[in-house]
Amino acid sequence: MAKASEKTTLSTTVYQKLRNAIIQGEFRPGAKMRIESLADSYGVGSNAVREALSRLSAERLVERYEHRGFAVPAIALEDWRILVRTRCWLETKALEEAMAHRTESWEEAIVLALHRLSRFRSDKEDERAGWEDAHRNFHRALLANCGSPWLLEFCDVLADHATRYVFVSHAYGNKKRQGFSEHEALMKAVLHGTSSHACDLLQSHYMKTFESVESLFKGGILEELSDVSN
Amino acid sequence: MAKASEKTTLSTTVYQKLRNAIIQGEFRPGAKMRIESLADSYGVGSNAVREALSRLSAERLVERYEHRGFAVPAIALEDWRILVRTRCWLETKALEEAMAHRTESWEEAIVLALHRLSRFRSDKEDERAGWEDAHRNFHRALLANCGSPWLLEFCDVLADHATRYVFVSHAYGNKKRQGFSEHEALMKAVLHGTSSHACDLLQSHYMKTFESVESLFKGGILEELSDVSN
DNA sequence: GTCCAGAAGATTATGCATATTTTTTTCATT
DNA sequence: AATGAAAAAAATATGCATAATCTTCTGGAC
Repeated sequence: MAKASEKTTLSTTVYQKLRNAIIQGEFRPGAKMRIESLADSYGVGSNAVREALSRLSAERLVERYEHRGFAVPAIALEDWRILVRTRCWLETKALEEAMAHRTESWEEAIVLALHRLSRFRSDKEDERAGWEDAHRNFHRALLANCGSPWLLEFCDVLADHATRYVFVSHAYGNKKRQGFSEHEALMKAVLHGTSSHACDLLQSHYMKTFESVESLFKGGILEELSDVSN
Repeated sequence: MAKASEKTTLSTTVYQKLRNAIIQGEFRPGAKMRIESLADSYGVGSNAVREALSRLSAERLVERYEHRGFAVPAIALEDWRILVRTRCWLETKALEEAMAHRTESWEEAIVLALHRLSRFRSDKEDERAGWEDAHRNFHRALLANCGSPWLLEFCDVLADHATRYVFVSHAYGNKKRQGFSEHEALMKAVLHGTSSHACDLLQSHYMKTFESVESLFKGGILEELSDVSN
């Protein structure tokens, strides 16, 4: 009976659904997002969709074209490179700060997040969504007490975009590696090692993800989704 | 006859106007933003306003309360501290990168931006808006070729919020110092000095701004605008 | 016959007036 | 004072009218 809409507004619901759908690669990069058809498929008025798209455009999860509506952002190898690079910069800084101000509850949250991550296998199709969620939470936990909500949010935005790249490339054949041991090593370094070592591990972790998507670009599989097409 | 609306959409126009107004402290922090009255005063429909507010809420320039509308964010000393700290982190990184990949056109743009800044005096009321603009452009020019549009955008968001704090405190009596020589020294360090020296100058530049606003909080002048009131 | 310019038509975004919830205020009752 | 129902205000949602853009079609020049 009790619907979620008790508290949230229609446009927020649409916003969340669209957001997830985009991040999980359910829309083809570059595709046009027609307001009417979205409104139909979600069973809401066009205004709610417009508002949701407006919000998403502010986080660059959709592109806005004046008088011409909205579109899913295209993907491109160069953008992916810059995205990962920026992410490394910001998360490295955040991790340094977090480690410099460690607290017990922060450490405990990391241990817990890793444990929860261990319940899923990223290579099983039916556990993938759960794994992705737990994975995200683990990385968030590492940075959680960096002392700046701003920095956390920026990292979150970048992570969202990175997740989209991974999902899209996955949809086009990239089998994700099972990276549990990597995360375990990362946690140990964060809890017991030096800050610079932990940051190195974090960076190389992201570089592996970078390369696995990069190889798909080089293989030409993602080419059709690049900027030119739409 | 040729209006600006030839190209842009109504909601974008409202978005820009609201954005400027908020940043320049024309709305009292914590104040409620009634959609109807905004629509009236801008002479547009409520839809345009709603869409504009939605976009602004994504960059945290307005706060969104489900079913209860929007409000200007409150200000608080602790938030100001974290804002400046985060800004130092990000701009420092951006400046390092920019200096590591210096180009002639980048250097020229900085020289030009400083020259333009020199035309205004921040302590003259009628030049203040122009100064603020030129000042912003100068700092942007320093970071411009850091190699990451993401990082630039994040720095921009933080700068917008910082500007609001400065404007608000200015409206409540803080006489802005005339910082031209500071900027000149900064430019010289960026063009000819080491990266770490330039970053030091940048940081202390921001710290001075931090302290000048901080003193107003300590003096209690901004207290009424803090979180509690609304 | 091919190519391009321009106009009619279709499609889509935008803006507005109106209706529906939801929240907030008011005010009588306990 | 505290509670709660009714009224007022405000935010949210919808549907329609308008304006802009995109497509398709036509006709002429080469």
